[in-house]
Amino acid sequence: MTVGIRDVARAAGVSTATVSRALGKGPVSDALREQVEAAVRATGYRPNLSARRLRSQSAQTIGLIVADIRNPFFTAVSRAVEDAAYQAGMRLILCNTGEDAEREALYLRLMQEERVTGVVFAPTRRTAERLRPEDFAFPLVLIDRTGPPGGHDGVVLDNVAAGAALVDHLVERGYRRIAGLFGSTSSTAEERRDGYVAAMRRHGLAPQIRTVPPEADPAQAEVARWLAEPDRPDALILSNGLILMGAVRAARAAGLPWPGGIALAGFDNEPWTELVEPGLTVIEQPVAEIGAQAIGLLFDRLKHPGQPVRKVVLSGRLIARGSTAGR
Amino acid sequence: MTVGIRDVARAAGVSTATVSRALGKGPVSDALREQVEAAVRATGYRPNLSARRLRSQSAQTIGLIVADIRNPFFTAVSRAVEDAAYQAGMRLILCNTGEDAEREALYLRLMQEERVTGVVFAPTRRTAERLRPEDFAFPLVLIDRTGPPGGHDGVVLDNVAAGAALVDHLVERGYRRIAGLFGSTSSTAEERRDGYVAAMRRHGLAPQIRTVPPEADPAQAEVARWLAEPDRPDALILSNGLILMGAVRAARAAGLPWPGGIALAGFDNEPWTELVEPGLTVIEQPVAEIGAQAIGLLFDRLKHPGQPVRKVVLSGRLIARGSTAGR
DNA sequence: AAGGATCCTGAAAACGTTTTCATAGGCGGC
DNA sequence: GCCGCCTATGAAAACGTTTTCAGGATCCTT
Repeated sequence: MTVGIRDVARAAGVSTATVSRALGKGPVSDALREQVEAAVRATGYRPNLSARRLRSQSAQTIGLIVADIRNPFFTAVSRAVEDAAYQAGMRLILCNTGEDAEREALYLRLMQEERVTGVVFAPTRRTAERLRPEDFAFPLVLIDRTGPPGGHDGVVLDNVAAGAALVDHLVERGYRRIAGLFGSTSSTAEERRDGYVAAMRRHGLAPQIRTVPPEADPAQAEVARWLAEPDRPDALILSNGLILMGAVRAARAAGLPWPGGIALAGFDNEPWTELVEPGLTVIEQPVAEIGAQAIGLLFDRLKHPGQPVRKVVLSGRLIARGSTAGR
Repeated sequence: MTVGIRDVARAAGVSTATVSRALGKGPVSDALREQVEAAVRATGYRPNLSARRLRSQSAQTIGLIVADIRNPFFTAVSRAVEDAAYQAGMRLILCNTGEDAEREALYLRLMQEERVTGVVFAPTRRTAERLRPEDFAFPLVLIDRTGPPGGHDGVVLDNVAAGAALVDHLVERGYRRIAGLFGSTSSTAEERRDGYVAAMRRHGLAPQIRTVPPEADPAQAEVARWLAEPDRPDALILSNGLILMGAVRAARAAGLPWPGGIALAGFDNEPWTELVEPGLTVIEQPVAEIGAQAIGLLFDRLKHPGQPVRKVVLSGRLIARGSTAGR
């Protein structure tokens, strides 16, 4: 039926141990190695990874659990993670949770059952809080979102500074009634909100905050409502790319051009933010760097399990475009 | 160390066979089933999937191999595939080839070694041509791209019709110098080009064709060059979303507004195509349907291995926006 | 009441590898 | 020339499950 290592061994006239060693890194004479390789070609042998993993107790696999791969931030990060992982000869399992705590738990359990080498995870706030290192047999690196201090290694943006930077930018351009719409499920959105609030206070301005599920449609609905109110803000800060898109749609629908009708500033420098005339002001996240750092932390942790927990904080970059040109 | 099924068996006072049956679907008395469940909770047992797959010879896993997850078409399709797969209790392995034949071969080999249940694959033209069903122990369903007739099940867009529809639309709006820029790696782009050429001939117009790697940057460069030529076209058809984005950038950079300076029409109804004023005319692909159909074909094939090869052809939908409003 | 059928359970084999352990052979040092 | 060491190889154990096989209990039928 299916050709196994025994068939190769028989074809090569050696033992299965020799075949295994010839294909791996064991010590085998050149003559036998060639015999084995010929036999592999002749039989069309493909090793069974399940058997290999079972016996060697090493999955050579890392798991990546994100909220939604359709969010360009996560697709970009996941490409970086994937590239780094395959570079290191590891396979990748990618999972989407849709910001749902139940599915997060499901996938974490799956990772345990797969006996993965490590996991990179962007948890919801709720899950992040109850994440205990001792529950996992593998290193867990958090990205984008953060957990309680000292829990897991992680790489995040300096969200507080980024939130404040947007406020400073808008104030400098002459806006005063600056409101913020933030995602409801992540610690990231909370931090951006904190930065927004602190900066507003510093400027002696009154923060105005609302919260939505971090998707385009709910954001659009909320912004539409907001813009219809009598004392609507004249500038809006949006806590991620999907919410920003919702806001753009709502502003269009309300017939409010930017920057005159409403100023918009958000997160994630996605390609389209530049194409929407006259361009959207955003904080760009170093997505490739985030992915690469996450894998780096993971491998470091594997090598030095006892090492103290590390958190890498990266800075965003403000890209000023027409949407905040001034009033 | 790590808790196995034997530990659970010992804790529950039963045999490992009973534990296995209690956790699976075997016949076990209610009393023992509860004992086992209690023991599982007490020990924190997690089954080892490698062992399970090895013994049961069933991976319950499907592979998804696409060109680039950053292409929104593929992210949308992959979400649909993932949802359908998990619905059916299957895990998903996602791989990016970057349109590289070598990596395609690598991942196909990986799928064999994983002994996956089935694979959904968007191959490059080159790989599609040499894809032979007898080389694979699992069903292979092609999406977006198609192989030689009779080879594998597949689900594709009616690309010829879609390419022609764009021409018809542009002609109707008064354009005559209609050119086409197509991806160089997929059969899909070829079919769209064929549709374009046929429709142009039908209208008595001369086709103008160029080809680029299906990414934004090469497309932008090519379009920039094209638009700088003396007898530049007055309408451009772009064979996918990334190429369309490159063309948009190039048109912007050249100071050519649409639809006056240059008319643009492309594929993939991505959110941003609506936001780029006055909107881009596109052929919308039924992405969710494509993913769902692919999984459907896969399961059908598993159930009826001898069944004749099926190809599902779905229709695109023309969404006319401002970019082709007429001259 | 006996016989068979049905159901639940445990012992042990099996899945396809890698790894351990033992051995044979070659080689250098005394 | 013998002894010990090192290297390449093979036999067999081990990885953690599921599944087969067989046995014993229970139940129904006659």
